[in-house]
Amino acid sequence: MLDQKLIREDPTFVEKKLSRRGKTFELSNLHQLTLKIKETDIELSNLQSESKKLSKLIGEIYQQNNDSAPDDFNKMKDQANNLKAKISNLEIKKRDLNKEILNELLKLPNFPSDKSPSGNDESQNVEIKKWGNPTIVNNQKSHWEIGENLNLFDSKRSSKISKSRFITLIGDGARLERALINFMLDTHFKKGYLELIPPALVNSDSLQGSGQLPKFSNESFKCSDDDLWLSPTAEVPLTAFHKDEIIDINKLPLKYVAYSPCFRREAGSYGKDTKGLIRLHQFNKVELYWFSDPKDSSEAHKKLTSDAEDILKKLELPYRVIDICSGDLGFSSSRTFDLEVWLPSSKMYREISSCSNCLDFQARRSSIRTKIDKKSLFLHTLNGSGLAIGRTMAAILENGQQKDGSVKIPDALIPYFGSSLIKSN
RNA sequence: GGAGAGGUGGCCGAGUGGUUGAAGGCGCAGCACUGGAAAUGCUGUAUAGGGGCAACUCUAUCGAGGGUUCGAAUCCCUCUCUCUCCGCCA
Repeated sequence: MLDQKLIREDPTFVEKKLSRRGKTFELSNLHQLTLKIKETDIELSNLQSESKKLSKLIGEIYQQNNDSAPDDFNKMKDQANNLKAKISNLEIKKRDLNKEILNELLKLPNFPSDKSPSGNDESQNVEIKKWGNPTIVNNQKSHWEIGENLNLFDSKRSSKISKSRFITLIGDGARLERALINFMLDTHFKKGYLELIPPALVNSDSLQGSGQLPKFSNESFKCSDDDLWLSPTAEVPLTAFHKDEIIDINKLPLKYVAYSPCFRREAGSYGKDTKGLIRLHQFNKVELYWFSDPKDSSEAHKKLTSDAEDILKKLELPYRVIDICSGDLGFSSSRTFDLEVWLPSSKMYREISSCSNCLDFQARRSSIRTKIDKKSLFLHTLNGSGLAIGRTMAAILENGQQKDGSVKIPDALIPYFGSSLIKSN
């Protein structure tokens, strides 16, 4: 959420900042509302102050048991009642204005960072780094072909259980998934991350706090009988973990690593990536999350990204880093580095992690603060996958495939998986 | 799901209608004392939004919302969360 005060004081500046997203944001209505609520608020406090004084006066007279002037007494009561009516009206007005403002405010995305490259869509994202040697081999099989051949997962039966875009992992496939989760958690744990396993169901407040609501309600699954949703990413419960808290500046940064299943409706992606492990309604993910001192968040962003990269390096998967341009940034993010892993079968890089610095955007929505010199301010939040498990498995299957149809397991993963090769049996 | 108990400041805990934003304690910070520390003493210590260059000041907030009243942490209603017992269950 953007700062209401900033919109009130300099709407043009805010519009200009937002316009880098490649759209025009018309804030004059919101601006008027913020002026109006301030005016209302001042009037309201004045009346409240008056009413409070009067009540105290009445109280004093009452306690002295001074019955000598009942007329004055009643006159004062009338006056107080009069004030009360005015106050009540203003309170309603203020509440309505507040609702309207919040409504608009919650729909505004974060400012793109000045450091984010300018651009309107993903074609203008900038590659800033490449690691490893992307291989192109003849007769390259897709990971879903490999998976089918080796009986690692079954998507047909899964659609019987649920619907399309669900997967059942089988045998070595299931074991590989588990090995990857443990490998990633251990690796991050050793770097000082605190491990969390958060709830998979989250309430509307939590989704609003991290930016999924109110704008993107059609992207998550909702439980019909409760105010609960299936979490689309651990970013949601991790943000909400410290909701309404003031965190000691000396304890920052807080670094969390969380394993969680993620659920996404993938509305609007019909026909895209219908096969394999790339785009599922349910997938596993290990998420990195930092609560940072505002002045350190840029550094933290680099660190978090490199911690996610480290998983790809250890797994010997070729990847590149993309600096997302201003027009392609996610709603809550001010700057994002995507990690894209090489998938030989499609001869392209696919997103496997998205590392974002949200600045104080989520912290303001979730009211998470810290204190510097007795002044409280919103801290900064950062998140990134470290990594998406299903896509990592896809990358391992494709990059590790051998001529005989077996798959080589990266050395770092062998202790977790238990063998160096997946072959048909 | 049934029955009961309860949600007060960073924490514990008092407070059943009138200067209560809230006693007391703990914790924390500063100062004094000390060679240094402990102990002790004094002072300070919520959040948000207004006004003021500032000292300061106004308003709101005792789980949330509504009601009664000139006045509510305190009374009434609704919701919510936590705890205990029973039932059920991994």
